[in-house]
Amino acid sequence: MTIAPSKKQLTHERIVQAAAQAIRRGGFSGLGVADVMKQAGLTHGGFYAHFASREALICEALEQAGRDSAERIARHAEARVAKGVSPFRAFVENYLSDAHCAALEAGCPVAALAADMPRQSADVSRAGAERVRALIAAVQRRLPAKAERDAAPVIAAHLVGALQLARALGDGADAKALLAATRRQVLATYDQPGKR
Amino acid sequence: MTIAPSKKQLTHERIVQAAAQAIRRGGFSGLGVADVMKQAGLTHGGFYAHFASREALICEALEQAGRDSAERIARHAEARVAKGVSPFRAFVENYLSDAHCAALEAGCPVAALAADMPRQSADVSRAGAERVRALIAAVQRRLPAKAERDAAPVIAAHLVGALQLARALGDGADAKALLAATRRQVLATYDQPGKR
DNA sequence: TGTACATCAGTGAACGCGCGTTCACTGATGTAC
DNA sequence: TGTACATCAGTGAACGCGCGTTCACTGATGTAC
Repeated sequence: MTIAPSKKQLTHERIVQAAAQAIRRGGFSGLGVADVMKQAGLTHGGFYAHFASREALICEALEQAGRDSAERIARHAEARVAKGVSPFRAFVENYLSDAHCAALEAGCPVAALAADMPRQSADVSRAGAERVRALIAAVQRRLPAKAERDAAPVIAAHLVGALQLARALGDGADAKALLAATRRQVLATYDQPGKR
Repeated sequence: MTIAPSKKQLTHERIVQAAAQAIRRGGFSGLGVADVMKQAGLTHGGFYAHFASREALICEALEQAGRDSAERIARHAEARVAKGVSPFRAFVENYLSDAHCAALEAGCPVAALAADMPRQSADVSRAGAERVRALIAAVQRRLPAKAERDAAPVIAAHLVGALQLARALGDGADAKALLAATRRQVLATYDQPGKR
């Protein structure tokens, strides 16, 4: 029952999709209007028929990136859950995987952009905060029932921090060790409490 | 026995100090040569008598910011340690304090800049990775002896992630709750293991 | 001690490039009759 | 069914601003004699 999107809507979505990748790859300041339009197969002049400003695009791109990443993780986790792994474990192992660490432009926008969010304009900051809350909610949804009330934000912070430090360390052994150790720590504490 | 620095050296340090603040406040892309020079009480033209390029300044600024932040935390923690608080607890409580969260431009450069580090030029990325390693070492130094081998990077990731998410959430109750809950979690796990 | 000169940190104007934004125009699509 | 016209998504040239970088110059400091 979804209404067939118009050609313009399809173009719009193509631009947002290109921007959602670009912003994670290059950061807020790395997103260029002309670049994104080119990536979407268009020329830069048409941009303002779709968006009021570069900032408006960034807001939509953040949302799109959040949806992308959430779906991607959910899809990867599904198979593991089917095999009897807990949803929480599947989520954490995916989020802290070497693949997610390497896939910056397709990964979690919070991990890619968090530090710069409070530096953006009010609208963009708000869109960023929304992504943070969505990530916390995604953790919350998978959290074992027995977990403490305020565990979800604490875990989200750990996931984001680990991914960022791993990326900042480069793709050496230190980075992979950090991810592995964080996986172990988080799962030991929340997925099998007591077992460390 | 320190040699008196020349007037030029003092100016150089003043510029680096201004840059160390500016880069944490505005991010890598927010650091402007003219702004920094003005902040240091100079005009922009003289910049290249002190630095080969904007990037060279950024590398020095990262180092300076790291030193600043480490000293600041050490200074604040000292008093608490004198009262019998463990060095680890004093460090964590300071790092995850509301004050540190609010003091972006005087705080930890890793928390302020981590996500953008891998997007910078090779030299700047390297300087960034160095700051990450320094932070991990600072945690390691305070870690109770009985802690696991690879705990320091895991804890550093948690500290950085919590500060970033708190800042991205804005200065509401959610942010403070996240910091408080992360303090509790980290300290319960590493400072008084078993006690949760 | 005093004078002339060299050095050099810092000035301020100018250059050039990247990039967000604007705008007159085009050409395809679809509706009215 | 066919023709004329209106609509509008997209084009590409141009504008203007910010900013890193360059460069000829200045004026203070300090050294040589």
